[in-house]
Amino acid sequence: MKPLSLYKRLLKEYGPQHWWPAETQYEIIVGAILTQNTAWKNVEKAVKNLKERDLLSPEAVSSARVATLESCIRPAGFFRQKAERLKHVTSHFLGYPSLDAFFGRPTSLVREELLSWNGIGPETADSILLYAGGHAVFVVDAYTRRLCERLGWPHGSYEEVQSFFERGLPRDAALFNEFHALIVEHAKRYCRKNPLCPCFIACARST
DNA sequence: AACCAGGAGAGAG
DNA sequence: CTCTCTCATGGT
Repeated sequence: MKPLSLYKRLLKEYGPQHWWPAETQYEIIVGAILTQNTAWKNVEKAVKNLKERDLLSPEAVSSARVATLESCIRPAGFFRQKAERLKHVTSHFLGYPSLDAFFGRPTSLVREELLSWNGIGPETADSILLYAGGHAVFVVDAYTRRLCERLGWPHGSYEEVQSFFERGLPRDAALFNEFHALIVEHAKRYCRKNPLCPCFIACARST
């Protein structure tokens, strides 16, 4: 069983996921921070609150009071940290002429810069790179690790898992986009309550 | 009523 | 470097 085979199996099982569920680049960035260790359902409520107050642009978030941001994103949990992180990250983005200018540089350079910002770790950086910036990086999350363990694949450090997938797949942002979304969809349906999902069994058997 | 959710950072050893 | 703790709300 190899990464590409798993991808094909998941795509056939669930179909295209159309990620990231957001209307703008900046909304993706906001969502990536809000979803840290938080159920997406709660993020949707927070984003809805921000949208109702017209707080989904860098300028609006930058000029909004922290207390206002906090009250909007409370449903997403860790609201004090996340309000601070939104402010901090947004201020960095505002140092560039545009988001396209920010992302329009070599992947490794943009990634290192994102990682240097407080509140952005490996997964959030890669989510932003892939889903907001269109860079071909493979996003590793808790679901990905759990799947790797069950398949007997490398499941150590973030970089180890990431390079395993990136070495076993064509360097294609659209594929990485779909693959990560499929892993999340798969995990939501089966991997917590229902560990013996049909897809996993099929994947494990077909080696 | 514990446990988990599309993590990250700070501190200890 | 690798643990461990904290941050916090909402659903099962």
